[in-house]
Amino acid sequence: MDVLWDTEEPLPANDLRDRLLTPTAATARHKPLATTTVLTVLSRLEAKGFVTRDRDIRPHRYRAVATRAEHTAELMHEVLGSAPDRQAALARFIGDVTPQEADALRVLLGTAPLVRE
Amino acid sequence: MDVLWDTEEPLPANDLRDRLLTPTAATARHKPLATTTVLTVLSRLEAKGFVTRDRDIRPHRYRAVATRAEHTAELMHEVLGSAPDRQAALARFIGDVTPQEADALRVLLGTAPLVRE
DNA sequence: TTACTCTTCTACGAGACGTAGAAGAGTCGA
DNA sequence: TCGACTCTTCTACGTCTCGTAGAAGAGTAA
Repeated sequence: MDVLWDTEEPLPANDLRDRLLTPTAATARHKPLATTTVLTVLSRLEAKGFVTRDRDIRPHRYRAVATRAEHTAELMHEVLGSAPDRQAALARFIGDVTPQEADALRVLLGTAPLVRE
Repeated sequence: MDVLWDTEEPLPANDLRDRLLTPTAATARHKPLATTTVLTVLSRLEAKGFVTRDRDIRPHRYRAVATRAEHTAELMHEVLGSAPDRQAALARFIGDVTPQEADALRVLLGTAPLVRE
C-alpha cells in the first residue's frame, strides 16, 4: 500500500497517481488508479500519521512524514518491542544478517570490522 | 493473537485454553474462551505455519514451530527485507537501540564466527 | 452401543484495505 | 460575476483477516 508512497518529496495527488504508472522500480503499475482512490489512500495514511499535507497550497502537497528507511526502522523496533525478551530476539536477528550487513553493523557500532579473507 | 501461543511446549488445546486464564505475565485473560475458539485459532495458525500438531495422539498436541525469539527475528527480517535500501534501514534501526542493546550487539558481532561460507 | 470428549465446519460481526463514484469547494479566465 | 474545470471530501462496496463460538461429526473408553 504505502510502497507507493516512498517516492519522497511533497507532491500533489495527481502527480503521485501518475508516478504510480511509471515503472520506477517495484512501484510499477498495471492499471491506472482513479485519482480519488489515491486521495482516499492518502487520507487514510494521513490519519495514521504516515503522511502530511500542506493544505495552504491549493492542490494540496503530500509528503511522507518519515523516509522509507526511518519507517522500516520504526517497524522493526515495533516488532522487537513486542517480544518479551528483546535481547534474545535481537540475538537471533543479527544471527541471520548477511556477512556484509554484519560488517556494516560493526562499523555503525564502532567495532572494528573483522577482516575476512 | 498468537501472543497466547508463546507458552511453548506441546499442549492439547484444552490445556492451552486453561492457560489463557492463568495470569502468566501479559498472557492474562479476563473472560474464558470457548474451546472451539482456541481450536479455530490454532487451525489458522497451523495453516500459516506458525504451529504444528501431532495428529497421532488423540487429544492432538499443539506446539509452536518457532520460539518467540525466532519468530520475532523472522518478522524483523521480513520487515527489513521489504525495504529497498536494507543498509539504510539497518543504520536507522541500530541508531535507535538502547545503549545496553548496542553493547550486546557488539558482543554478538565480535564473537559471532563469520563462517557462513 | 452408549456416553462423553475432541475436532472440524460453518458463520457472524468488526475493522482494514483497495477501489472508486457523486457531490461539494476552490480557482481562474472571460 | 459566471461558467468551466480541477481538487477534495463523503460515502460505499467487495474482500480479507481476526476474534469468537455453535452445531455436528469423529474417536474412544466402558
